[in-house]
Amino acid sequence: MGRSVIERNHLEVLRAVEAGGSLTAAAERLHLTQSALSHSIRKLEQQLGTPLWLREGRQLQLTQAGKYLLALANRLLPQFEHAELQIDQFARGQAGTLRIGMECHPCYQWLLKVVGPYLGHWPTVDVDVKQKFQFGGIGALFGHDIDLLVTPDPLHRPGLVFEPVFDYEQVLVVHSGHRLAHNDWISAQDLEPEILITYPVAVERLDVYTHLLLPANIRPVRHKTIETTDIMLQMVAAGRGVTALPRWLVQEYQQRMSIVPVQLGETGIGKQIFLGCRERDRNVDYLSAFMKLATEVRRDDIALDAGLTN
Amino acid sequence: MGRSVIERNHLEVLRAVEAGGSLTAAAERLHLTQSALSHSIRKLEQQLGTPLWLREGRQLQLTQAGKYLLALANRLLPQFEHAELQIDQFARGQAGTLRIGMECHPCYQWLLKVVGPYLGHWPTVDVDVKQKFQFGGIGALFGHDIDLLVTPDPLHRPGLVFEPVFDYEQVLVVHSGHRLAHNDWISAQDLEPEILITYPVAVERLDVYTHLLLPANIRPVRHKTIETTDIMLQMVAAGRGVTALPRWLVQEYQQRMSIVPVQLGETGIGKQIFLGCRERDRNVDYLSAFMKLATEVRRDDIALDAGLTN
DNA sequence: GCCTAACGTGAATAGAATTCATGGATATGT
DNA sequence: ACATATCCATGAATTCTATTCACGTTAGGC
Repeated sequence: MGRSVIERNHLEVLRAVEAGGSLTAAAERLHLTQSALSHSIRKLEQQLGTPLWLREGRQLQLTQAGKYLLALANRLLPQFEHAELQIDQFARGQAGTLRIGMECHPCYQWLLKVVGPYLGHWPTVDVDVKQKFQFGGIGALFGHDIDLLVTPDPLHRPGLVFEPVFDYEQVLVVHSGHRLAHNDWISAQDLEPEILITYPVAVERLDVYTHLLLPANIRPVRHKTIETTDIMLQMVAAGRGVTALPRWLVQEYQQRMSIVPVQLGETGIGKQIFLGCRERDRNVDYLSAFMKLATEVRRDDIALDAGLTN
Repeated sequence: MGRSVIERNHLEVLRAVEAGGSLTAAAERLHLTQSALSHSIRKLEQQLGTPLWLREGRQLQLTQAGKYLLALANRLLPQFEHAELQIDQFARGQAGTLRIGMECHPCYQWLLKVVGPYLGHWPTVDVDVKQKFQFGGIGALFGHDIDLLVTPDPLHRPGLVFEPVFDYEQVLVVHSGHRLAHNDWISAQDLEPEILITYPVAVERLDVYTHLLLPANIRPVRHKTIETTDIMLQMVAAGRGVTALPRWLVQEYQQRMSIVPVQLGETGIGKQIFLGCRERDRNVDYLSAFMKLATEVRRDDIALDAGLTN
């Protein structure tokens, strides 16, 4: 009969001691006296049958068991905290918060188009967007850090569900006066003398590389990285380099910047964006509604593309 | 300043009420009086600001918030429980338990070869093997249900690390007097009139299908599923069907059963088995030691194969 | 309509967590 | 080397919380 000994409380202590560096500092954080903490720790260590810290002089050093519990704390406490926020929203008559993770930079622009109408249809749901994940998008889904994942790279696994939401073409973006601006398409050789600007992500995640440059074993003379789409395109418009982005995105900026999209490779680079969630959440109404709306916005986009290219 | 309101305790209550069906039954499970539970629930509901159950007559019905918390309980409580077991092992001077998940049936035989020597080298580590996962092997790794995953189907993602541990050939196994026993190799057509025996898993996970039958769009006249390797091979030896297994596995059974391995397809079906773990755990000594040992056992196997085929 | 099985409530109590007051140990500065 | 500040441990006192006990209420079965 293993009675529960580890409480949320204890995890909170582990984390506070780690953050504060000392018992006294941790006590402050937890709005307790140092004495209270000392007692509480001693009791926990007794119940567990092993020390969690080694007292070296007046320094505390985590034992193996302590490190293990600290890892547990860092894993579980955020889930408690998010649950409390979520329940609080339920209590206020809200449906909850939809946490969307993004694994593809330019999708942000597309997401904005979906989120707008969505917030209108679901006034009781909040939306939050996250872009950095410690363990990747899939890990974030499994770890309940996000509820929905926008990614070009789906993964059909038990427990997860992915649905394609829209197709697009990845194109090269050049200044309208650029020597390549009127090419039918761009080869790897064409890119060699160029300054290529991309988001700061691994080369394997950049389609220009995986589809064009790496197969031809060619590198551009210079490769710069920039965080934001706007600045990237300003650089391109100023003739300071070229970049690769979705065609629909370029078309939007084209109206106010002198930039031109050009097909990449002989056949073009076709891409697909997927929306994934945990299978369990599939019947959560406000979540499936987002997926549905996302596929509908895709149709609008296709219509928009047709309008612009005619 | 959102003070902690949800405690492990509360999750325990949620789960017990669900399991027992009533407050009174749950109280019994928790070794408490019904009154205590009632008080505790009322306080929790007050703090959360929303009811967790609707009292319909003398039945309890979970509200949305209640369902949410129940899901949280089912997710977090097992982690608390496992942590307590783990710490208990630390306390006894043990290093912990290595939980190995298996996504490929015949690997079990191979795993036994690794586990034996491993237990010898690491007397302070316990090994546990799990074969069923609610959310697939990857989900089990991310969800900390297992620490190590044996799979033919790796997934290089941030947060996870996979290493190949051995290669093998998937072959058809037939009775030694079988009409196909002396073929150089087996085509999809050859399999059509046969009774095919496999493990009870999805067709997409069976290499005979994905590599041979599905591409040729041919199905065997009959497909039976059997859980255990031994019985499967007994059936084959009795001439009651054919099956597909790793060549090294067949060679072991061949000594005491009249069965024969035959190459599948013109080029044979080459497979690789991977061992995966969470990146964070990479520097856990007893875990990385297992991986190292696993790759060494592979070498022994190759030697063994050479010995048998010469 | 009465009996049973369920949950709720308030006061009493047992038990934990917290504080207060204090002491010992270890770095830090002069 | 000595004073001093910092940090953790301890025991007794206290405050706070969880639990029980005893009773009340309500819904459904016969």
